[in-house]
Amino acid sequence: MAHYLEAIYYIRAEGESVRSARLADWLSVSRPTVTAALRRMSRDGMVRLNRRKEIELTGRGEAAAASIVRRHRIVERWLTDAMGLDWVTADKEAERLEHAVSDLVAERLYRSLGKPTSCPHGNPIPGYSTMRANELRLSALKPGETATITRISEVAQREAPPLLQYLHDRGLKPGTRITVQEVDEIGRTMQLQAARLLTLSNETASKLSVVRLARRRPGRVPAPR
Amino acid sequence: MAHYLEAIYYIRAEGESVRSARLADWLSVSRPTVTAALRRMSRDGMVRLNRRKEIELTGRGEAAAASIVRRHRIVERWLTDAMGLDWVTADKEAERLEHAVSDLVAERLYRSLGKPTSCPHGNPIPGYSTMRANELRLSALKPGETATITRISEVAQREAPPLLQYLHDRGLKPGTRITVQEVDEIGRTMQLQAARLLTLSNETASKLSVVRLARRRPGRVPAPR
DNA sequence: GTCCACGATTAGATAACGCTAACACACGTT
DNA sequence: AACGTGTGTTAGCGTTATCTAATCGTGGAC
Repeated sequence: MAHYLEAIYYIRAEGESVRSARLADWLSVSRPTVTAALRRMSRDGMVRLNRRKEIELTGRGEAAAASIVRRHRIVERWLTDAMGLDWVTADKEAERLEHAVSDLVAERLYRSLGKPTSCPHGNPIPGYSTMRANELRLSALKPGETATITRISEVAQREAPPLLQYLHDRGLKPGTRITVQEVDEIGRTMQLQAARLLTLSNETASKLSVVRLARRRPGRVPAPR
Repeated sequence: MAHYLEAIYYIRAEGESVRSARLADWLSVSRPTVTAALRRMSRDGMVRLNRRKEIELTGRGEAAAASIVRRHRIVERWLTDAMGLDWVTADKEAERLEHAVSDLVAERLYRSLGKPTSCPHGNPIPGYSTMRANELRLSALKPGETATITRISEVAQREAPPLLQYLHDRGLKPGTRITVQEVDEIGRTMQLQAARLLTLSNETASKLSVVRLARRRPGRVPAPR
């Protein structure tokens, strides 16, 4: 059941309408299985279906989902920062650990890691941090614009684990500064300058969120504070 | 299934014959449930029953059981030493975590904790350390004998969680030196000198393992090496 | 030698999860 | 208006894991 709550949380965070079929895709499970799970979950007061059959979290469901996601992201941070695991392995391990780590242990872990503000991919930790307001998709940038990568969509982690590796290999992680060189509307790719010059498909670029950097104004230093 | 393997491992470590009914007691589960679980486990080649219906671990079962116990004890060490949890809470949390922590993560954890030689209660970590050869039960000591506590039986943790608290409160943990003052054969208690003067029931004392200390010989310092 | 008690098993349920096959529905295009 | 694509539900199964109630078997006590 925790898996379902987690998936609902992620799908909703992507801004999509949470429907049964979408859940089945996300969890790689058949649709009847989702129907049955939803029945149990609504019996237990975790979710509710609106007229349009969209899935909504109740108060309890919301809290439970946030707790799971929080635990997942804290554990992920721990696995990469303290245990030295790579992104892909950390995500796989966190998938299991998130269900076994209590809120108490997660809290201790969170503190011992120095209260990080996000998971290794830049996603906020529910209850401790929130999404940046001025984020936009990397794919929405225009040539010449410079930005800092803030996070990698949770979709990448579920639908295309190898993509995580791909991004990591290219140094495309939260904090990396990139400048868009060229946008190819026909081929649906964009070229950008990071540590190296890279070409990303539009699809891949849409999985990355960024904040635009103000254009440098020569002779003017940003005021402190 | 992991629960069963773990329990078999512990019961065997206590030197008792591992039987279906004993497992049911240990796991607080009905006997038919154990029968069914054993059928599945022997189908999967993890255990085998001898003519006397005693349960034996196969090679694979042995490895799986050792892995679980190892993970449990490493996690317990982590929870007490790094996360600051008390014994009782740590044991409860470890019960869940042992099934979610992979051997890889356990290994990393083990190293980051400085390769501890035992769990917080003094029990050896399978694969990394073994039991001391000259251990005996505290209850076997005679008046005047001095010894160091080496470990607290796993039985205490399963059958009487409050006992862990009790022992911890009295400073009775691995490394503590105690001297037996008096043994009351009738009342089945013993009095011993630790940080304070304590009286333990024989039953409780049998849950503690110790190594006898050589009697001090005045004017003679133990040779190095 | 008989019998009883306890250990183990069978029988029959329930609940959570998961599957496939088949049907029902509903919206948007032709 | 008919159709088709995609969404959701029913029906019917299988597995793990648990339970209670009842039965089977065996070894030790008397």
